[in-house]
Amino acid sequence: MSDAKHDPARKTASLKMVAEFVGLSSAAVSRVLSGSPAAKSIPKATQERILAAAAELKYRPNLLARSLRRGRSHTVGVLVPELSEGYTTLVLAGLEQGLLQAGYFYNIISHHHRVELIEQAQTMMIERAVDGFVAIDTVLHQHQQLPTVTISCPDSHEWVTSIVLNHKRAAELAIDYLVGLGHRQIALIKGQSFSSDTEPRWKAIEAAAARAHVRLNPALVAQLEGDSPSHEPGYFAAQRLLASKAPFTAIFTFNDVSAIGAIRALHEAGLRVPRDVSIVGFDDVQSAAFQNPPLTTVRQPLRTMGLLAAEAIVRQIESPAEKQSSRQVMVDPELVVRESTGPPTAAKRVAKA
Amino acid sequence: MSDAKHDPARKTASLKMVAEFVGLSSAAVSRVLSGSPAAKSIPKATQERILAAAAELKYRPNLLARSLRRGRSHTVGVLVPELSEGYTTLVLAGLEQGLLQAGYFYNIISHHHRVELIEQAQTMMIERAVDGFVAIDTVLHQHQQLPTVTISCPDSHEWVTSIVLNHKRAAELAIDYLVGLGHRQIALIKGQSFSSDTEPRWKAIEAAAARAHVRLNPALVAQLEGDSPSHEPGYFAAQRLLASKAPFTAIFTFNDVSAIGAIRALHEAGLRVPRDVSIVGFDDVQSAAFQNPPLTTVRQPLRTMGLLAAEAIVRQIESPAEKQSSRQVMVDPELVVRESTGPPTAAKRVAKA
DNA sequence: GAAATTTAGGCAACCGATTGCCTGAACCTT
DNA sequence: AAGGTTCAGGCAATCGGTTGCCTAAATTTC
Repeated sequence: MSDAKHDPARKTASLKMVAEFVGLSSAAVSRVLSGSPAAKSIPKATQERILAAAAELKYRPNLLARSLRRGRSHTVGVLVPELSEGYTTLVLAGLEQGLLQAGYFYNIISHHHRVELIEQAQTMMIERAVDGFVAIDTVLHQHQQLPTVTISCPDSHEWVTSIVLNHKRAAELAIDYLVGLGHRQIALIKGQSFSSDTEPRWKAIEAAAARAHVRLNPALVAQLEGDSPSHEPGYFAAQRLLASKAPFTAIFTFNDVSAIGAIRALHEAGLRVPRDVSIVGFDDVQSAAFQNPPLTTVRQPLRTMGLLAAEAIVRQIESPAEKQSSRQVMVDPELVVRESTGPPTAAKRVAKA
Repeated sequence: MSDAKHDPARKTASLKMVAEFVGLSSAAVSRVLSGSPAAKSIPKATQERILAAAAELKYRPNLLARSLRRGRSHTVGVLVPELSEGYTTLVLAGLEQGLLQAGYFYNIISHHHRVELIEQAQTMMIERAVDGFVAIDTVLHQHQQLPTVTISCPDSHEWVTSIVLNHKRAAELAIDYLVGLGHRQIALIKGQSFSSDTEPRWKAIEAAAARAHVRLNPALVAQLEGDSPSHEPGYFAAQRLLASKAPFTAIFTFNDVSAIGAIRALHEAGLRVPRDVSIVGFDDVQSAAFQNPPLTTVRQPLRTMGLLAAEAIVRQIESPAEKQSSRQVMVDPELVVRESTGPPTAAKRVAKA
């Protein structure tokens, strides 16, 4: 029947305060409250007394102190290019869900693809004693000896698990679909050079085109430029395609965001989608289905990839070097056909007014 | 001249190791490396010896230990409804920039507007010893005695600074603009009831409408439903508006994402934007300018709001109860006219086919 | 009834840094 | 030459938990 009002303005009760309150050592209290196996030698009654006291004093363990002692912070550092619409957001949502479920926190730092910021971010996270890293579309140079999981990153080092998309299949889905519709003059918008998916995807597209017996016209390849995560790079890339005067009936873009930018450029040039030009995007971000026209796109299971990364990093952290199996987890894309694609209309190709 | 290879597999050097290395006490080393004022009694030569040793051993301070001792973690907890396209992302980008610049880390937890998750998140963050909270579009129930800054949240408690939009002005911008174009039958899509901007915005709209002598027809008010952060709620809300059969020539939506959903619903009903119906969105998210048609919208300076929040929380943390001025920071909206609006066309109002 | 075990919980070191206080030595002052 | 300062840096407590080892009483085993 202890008095309920103790220091109302108190920050939080510490373990020691609980210990004094029940008249036991902090060791005993710690063992009970942190569910240590050593607590089994403490009788139920005492345990309940401790629990009650903790509740009464509103005890909250100081996780900094615990982490310091245990050498495990239950925190992972997440490296992303930026917080922007589209790709990152969805992956992060999955990652967050998975991590919180497993009792982990995370720190995000976005580095805008700048090498020095990436290194600085890694350093800061190490100082903060993260238990591991998750890198999303990020080129890791300086490698720490910490568990690491990458999503869509190139050249996995050792002790890293990488979650990657089946690029081969993704390219085939899009190319075969466009070819099946009758397209032969397919323009391509490549990713920025710093984006780690750019190269593998490009190789896969070349292979898929060869397999489908379509020639890729170098004049019909535009690359996204600039590090803006917005729609502008796609917009400008499409303008360059139009300026090249080479005829095309479809564009396969690096991602949905640039597809949307490209559509805008086409519209401004007086071309209609899909009547004059078909567009296939990539990712299937949330807004893809609500574009006008709704975007046909190659879906990456972004949320799932985030979840898989969470599982992988937790597994890696918690089983020290156990069977380091599954170095690479490959996920499959899916073609989502909406209304931005259709058969090519005759030979028409309106030059830019 | 010392040997450069020390324990290559070592995690990181600790202060003590540096101290042993240079043959000094860890106290002295700490003072020098953490830039303590007490370091001034240590001669330059010694300081340099210490610095060199730290560099050689690649010493990185353990910030957990430092935080524990100093009672300041240089971390703020960020509460958001979810990581989704649109609103949150932009605010977070600004917030991140501001926080990192000031040397702070942040932990994000998204709570999907679920009360128990909000409380749980606050508790977890307190356990992790955050120095303060930033809440974005979040209703804080359980208030901690920690510095807090809210963005677009209702009912500021004490010791919280709130960053809010000038709703009055925002409503007037949109309503006056639509009325100026000749619109009289303006439909409205209200925010979800759990969204903290919904009420103030709605009041402001009512006031602006009254001021402009337009009657708001209750049949022309639809509310977003469901907690999906995607475009669907707007899509369905627009469908309900159409189903009501009440004629309207414009819609003013709660945010851009729902505006995009609404446009889709209108298109499916055979209506053109802006020929048949004008749409004004809200927020000016990244993709707004690239919609088809590009969205006329009331811009919130989201990135700036994030930056302001960062500054405010840092100030609050670092100046304990100093002049707690500026309880509320109001930012101004701006009307961005693009192509989703135009004058109403005669009396035409096509019923849903 | 003695030895072995279990029960109940305390002691104190430790995680890695920070910091108030202290001590000798050197240097200055008058 | 005695006393006062400054210099250079060490001691040890502390932040809040955790945990290996230990002890003393109670209980069980033989």
